[in-house]
Amino acid sequence: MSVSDGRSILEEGAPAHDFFVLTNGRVKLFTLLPDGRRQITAFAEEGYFLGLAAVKTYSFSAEALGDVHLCRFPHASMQRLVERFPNLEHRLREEASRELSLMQARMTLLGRKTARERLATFLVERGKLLTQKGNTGFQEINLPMPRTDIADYLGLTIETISRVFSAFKKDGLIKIQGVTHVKVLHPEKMLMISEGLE
Amino acid sequence: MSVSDGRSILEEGAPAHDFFVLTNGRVKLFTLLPDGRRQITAFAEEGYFLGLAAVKTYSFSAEALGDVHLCRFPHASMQRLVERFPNLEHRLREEASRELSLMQARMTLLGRKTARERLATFLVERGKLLTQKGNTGFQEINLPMPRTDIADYLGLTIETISRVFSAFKKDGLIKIQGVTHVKVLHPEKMLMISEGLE
DNA sequence: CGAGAGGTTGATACCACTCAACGGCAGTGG
DNA sequence: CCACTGCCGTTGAGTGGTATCAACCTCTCG
Repeated sequence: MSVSDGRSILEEGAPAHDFFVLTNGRVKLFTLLPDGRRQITAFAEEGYFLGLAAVKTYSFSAEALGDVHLCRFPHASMQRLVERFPNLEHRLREEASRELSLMQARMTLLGRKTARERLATFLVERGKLLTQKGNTGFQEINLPMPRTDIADYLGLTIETISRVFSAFKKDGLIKIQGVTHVKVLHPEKMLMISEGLE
Repeated sequence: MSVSDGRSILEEGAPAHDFFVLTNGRVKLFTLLPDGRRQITAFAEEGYFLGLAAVKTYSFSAEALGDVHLCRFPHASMQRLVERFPNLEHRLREEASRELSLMQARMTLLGRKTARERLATFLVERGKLLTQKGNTGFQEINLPMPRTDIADYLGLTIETISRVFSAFKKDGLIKIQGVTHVKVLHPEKMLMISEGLE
């Protein structure tokens, strides 16, 4: 199944018929308030399990960030798969557990961290993704999402994001190499800031 | 297993050996920042599964809110149980999914709602708990936790909690009958406020 | 070259935080 | 029985961090 940039994959409140695995590209998950305020709850990458949190209806919306490929599994066929491969159930639970841990950290970010700490946390998080994938250092960071999305992910506004980036730059902590590319010059210090140790 | 008021049940970062089921009483789950800032991620009631999010180490701490009884299942024994009752694995995943949905709503609260909306959401949430248990209406609400805990749950300070309660009272929306007991006079309106529709 | 979207920067406003004083209540000891 | 003490919650005054509103910049695309 293919979805092109900006198109919706699933919608909050709709009956949860399917389960998805992201095979290629990126997706943002979010919930909306009636007046349009948005909270992005996750950026999903390749391999992400979409629709784990599904109870009867989806509890969030998902939208392609760039072009995306995914595998769709209707719940009925999932049930068949689970019967044939009992281990799958365990795998799904494992994935849900991992997700729960991440969410707890994000709740602390949203409830208790300052703008500076939030953005630092975001950069550190993205840096880890890169090291996992075997890139050289810890510091070349890609930001494939627009500022609006970063803001809605961190519970801030685009202006605040922009200002904090500028402040980091002024402090010699980062180098901005185009809107989507940032180099973290002092990863250890960035980590300190992200934990509120300045 | 019994734990008395205020005592720790498990600690963030400790190796996750056990899984718990809350059989009696209440528990607060939370994470801490190095400087002591705290985010309460959940108040757990009877029947709650504690330690679902466990990966290798616990990703949160848990503390008794009042005296508490729980069943402890070492992971090894859980594994045996899962083998004997294959359905249990499914049940665990279900519980994790439910938890994920709740957390998404809470992220929206922490990232995007005002103090007024947060407290209204909290009251509505607690009101639902009561109706589920078959109490008369929708409005008699019990607050077994101190203001400090409510504040750390909603990402606010105790002073703000106190002020918003006072404002609700002045607006004739609630009646405060002692620190731990609140009567919601206009549940529908409280619901509106909680969703930002004033 | 013009238009529009996305991002940055500046000025100002406002909501929630901080700091401080006060009040009520429970537990303690005289 | 009553002061004393400490904890918890409320209320007030002032501050500050982030939002809001607005102008400007930069890049892309037609």
